[in-house]
Amino acid sequence: MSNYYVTTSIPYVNGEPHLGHAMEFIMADVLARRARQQGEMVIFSIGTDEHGGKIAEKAAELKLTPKALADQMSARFSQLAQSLNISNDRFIRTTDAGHEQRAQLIWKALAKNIYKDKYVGWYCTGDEAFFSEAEVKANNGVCPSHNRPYEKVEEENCFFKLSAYNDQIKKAITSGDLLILPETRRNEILSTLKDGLTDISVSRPKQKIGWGIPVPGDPDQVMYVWFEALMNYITVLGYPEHADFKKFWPANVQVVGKDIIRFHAGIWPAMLMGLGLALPKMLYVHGFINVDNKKMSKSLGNYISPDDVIAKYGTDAFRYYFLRHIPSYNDGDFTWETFEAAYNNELANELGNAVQRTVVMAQKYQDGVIGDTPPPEHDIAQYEEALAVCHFDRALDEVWEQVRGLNQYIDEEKPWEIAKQGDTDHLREVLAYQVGSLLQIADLLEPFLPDTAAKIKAVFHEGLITPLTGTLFPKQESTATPEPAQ
RNA sequence: GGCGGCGUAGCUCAGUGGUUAGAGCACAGGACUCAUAAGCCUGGGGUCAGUGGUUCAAAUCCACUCGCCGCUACCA
Repeated sequence: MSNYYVTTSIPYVNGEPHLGHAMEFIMADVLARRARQQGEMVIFSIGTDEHGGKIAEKAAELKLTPKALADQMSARFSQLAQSLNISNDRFIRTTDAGHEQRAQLIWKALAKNIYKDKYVGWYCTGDEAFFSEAEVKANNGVCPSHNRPYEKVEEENCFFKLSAYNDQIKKAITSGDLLILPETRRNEILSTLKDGLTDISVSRPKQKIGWGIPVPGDPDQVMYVWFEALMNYITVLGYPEHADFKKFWPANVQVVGKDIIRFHAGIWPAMLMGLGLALPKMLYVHGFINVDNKKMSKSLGNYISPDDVIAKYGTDAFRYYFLRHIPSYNDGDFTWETFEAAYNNELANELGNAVQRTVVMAQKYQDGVIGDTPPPEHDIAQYEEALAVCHFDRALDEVWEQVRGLNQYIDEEKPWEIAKQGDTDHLREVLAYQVGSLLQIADLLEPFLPDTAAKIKAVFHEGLITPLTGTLFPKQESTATPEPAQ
């Protein structure tokens, strides 16, 4: 039995949870549940990133303290995790006292890599990031994504010697010590490493941005929010002294979105190297979710909240769609039409109905008694290979091969005819095979659709049918506009 | 501008040199009836972006062209 540590990135609490956050939670949850199923000791951590000028600013607008706003928003993410049935063991907030204290320890441990310098540059609070002179000029001094002027910043900042680690990071990625998936993301980061990383500002003057963790020994500075947020992956384990940290670091997989790959494949590894710690074994980078093939946004009017979908179709259907129908290695698209098609065809008709017809036949022909079921016989190598590289979509394709296979088996064997012929031994054999097959499917489904897997297992528990109340996935009426009557 | 990726059936995609190019969805037809009017079977449908080349053989390798996307740098 070994230890397994998986993390998501921690969402910044300046906005509501959206489909992308939900998908990231779910993907990491599959990895965590699979590892537990394999008997590993697992820590699965999620959380929220809560400091920085943007939060302070927004809180002021709402006449709240930054902490009050962060409390509210953090709770929203926590609720989302609950409604998605996420099995996280930890939920770290960067405003937790433990994180704040440990972040300061990390800072001190990195002190030899940090120096103070005067910084002149352009800053956008919307991005919490600096921009080059050229870029500012190109945009006529206004940040296009936030429609606000860049602030000219001239101040003393602490700098982290990121440049010193460029070659070491490149080597770690090239050698596969830090495996980045998918490969196109790996290539992307390698190409930026070719150009060389520059040192980064990792603090802000306290008088300008008060909402942050104080820099130890420098009362005028607070830590730059990104720098401090990355530390959550080890503070949550109790860096440096806690047994969990010693047992579970380095992480097996860190799940992040493609927009923050540079932080996780550049700055974060450098920080770890500066601390003398191992790098995570794998960085899995997922894509973005569009809605109706367009970027989702409230202004475009195509905003869909995870709650809308869960409310109508349930948690497992939500998980299913985002794991199978959003490509694991690419951007994906959400439309109600494709969601409904996946729900009705695959979950209700193929899987749900396979369970239902098996249950009904067992009741009708054998009074609900199944008896011993044959052990699993399907090869799951492809499923395992897919999961090992976070190809959630393909892993589910493999499961559905078995679901289809089962339906074909039933149609070939025609248990209803066997029943008419009165061949009770053969009938018992066929139905037991169906049940055995469904139980294996339930096993494979457990990391993806935990609730559904549990229901299937409960129905056939101990070789006796305990029918569900209702069906696994009741057929849903389409939300599409019906054709007008002729 | 540099680097990288993509362009295959109406749609989403698999297929990286070797028989008539595949899957799912959608569409059409058929046989059945245990089941959530579900499931199963069969079928139509492709100049594999284009042009040229390498090869006994190219969706697959090379060059160029067109179109789309990502990362990154820059011109005043």
